[in-house]
Amino acid sequence: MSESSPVLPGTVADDLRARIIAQDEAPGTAITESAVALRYGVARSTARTAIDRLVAEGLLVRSAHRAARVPELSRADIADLFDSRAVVEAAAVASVATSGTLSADALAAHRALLATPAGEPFAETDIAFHRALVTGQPSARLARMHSALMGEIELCIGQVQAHSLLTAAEVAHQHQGILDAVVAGDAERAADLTREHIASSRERLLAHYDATH
Amino acid sequence: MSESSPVLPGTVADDLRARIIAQDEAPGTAITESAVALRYGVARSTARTAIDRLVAEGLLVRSAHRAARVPELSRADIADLFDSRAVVEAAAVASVATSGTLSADALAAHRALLATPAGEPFAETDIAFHRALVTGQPSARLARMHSALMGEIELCIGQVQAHSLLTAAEVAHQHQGILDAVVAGDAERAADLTREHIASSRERLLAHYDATH
DNA sequence: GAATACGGATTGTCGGACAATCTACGTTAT
DNA sequence: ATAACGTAGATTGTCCGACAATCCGTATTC
Repeated sequence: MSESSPVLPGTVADDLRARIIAQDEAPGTAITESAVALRYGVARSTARTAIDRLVAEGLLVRSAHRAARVPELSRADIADLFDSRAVVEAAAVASVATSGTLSADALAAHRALLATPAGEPFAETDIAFHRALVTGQPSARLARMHSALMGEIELCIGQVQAHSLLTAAEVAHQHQGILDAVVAGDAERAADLTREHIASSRERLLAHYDATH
Repeated sequence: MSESSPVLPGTVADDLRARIIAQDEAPGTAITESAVALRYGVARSTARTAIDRLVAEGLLVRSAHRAARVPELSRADIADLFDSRAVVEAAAVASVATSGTLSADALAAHRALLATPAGEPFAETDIAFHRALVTGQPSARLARMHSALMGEIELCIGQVQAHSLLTAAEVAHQHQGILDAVVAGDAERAADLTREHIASSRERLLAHYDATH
């Protein structure tokens, strides 16, 4: 088993990413290279590359000679994020339906969501389903773009604090519809349902955003 | 006017990118950090940053502890690249048609292409048109994804050595059709024409690839 | 009160150092 | 001969320390 990339900046970036998504770092607070280096016991250059990576993912923003900050996603950002995601994910799901590359992980995530008791948080399971669905599909570039978007999506969900605007059962039901279309090989319907599913998330999040701002 | 990012790695990456796309670095040849540092008179860490950026763009590939190399795009890569681009660009063009954000640069590139004498190379002008079209559109994320794809597209065109599989007039004519739909606000038709336009490029490139491999 | 100058914080780049790891080649054993 | 093994050179991965450039808030000056 060979790692494809440096490991240290990777783990630092992974942990930082988790912290950012979990809102452990409030939006707007400065993430300095030295602070990261100190916290993880690595050199500043190592911390820097980790931060660079997150900046590339959109989870941090930085202007020249300024400390990186967790971005505060605007209403327009949220809308753009979900619209872009719908474009990419609908195409990816259509590709799954056509190529028949439905991943076992996606089915596992779907079952996990079905088994989630009402009231329990399920955002992670929901996202795992979507990620697995797209990962299984053959296009490396669609997968890459989708992965980049999903990071921001998670940040977005965290910032709007919208973890349970829907019940797990409702979300699972929509997923089921997508899966049925995929298994039936109906790419067009699968793509449409995916767009609808994402659009409904979008609307709910925007409504919640409007209500709290 | 404030630069958003470090300038040195940026210029090194820009020059390297140009060299890679121009096939000055043959596919497969190693691009070592020290060689880049030496050539541009910068520290190895700076060269490394530049290389990292190109790796993220897909213009270089690298496995752990190995020198970065210019990737040799496979037939599947070419197909995937154009399919992914069609997904993103069709959505972007539809957005231009809807939002009426047709950029002046796109029109300028279109006129430049119309004015290109038969037999002259026009790949750059063609690409400038597509880039400008998407850049003008409001979604930052669609623009980001498209830009990332276009780098690889340019590499692809260079590798297949397919600079003039079509005449400038033919390409300009297809562009004209897209622009007409955009100006008419017909997002659906603009998207369809964009998909067709990209698909025809794809087929021509693949045919040329098959003929030479 | 506004323009200016200062100073602290942070990034941007440098150079050198050393360990880890990969590949290719040559040596040894079968 | 050939297959397994091991070593050497190349390259990356990470560290450290240093210093210039730049940005920002604050104090100073007019």
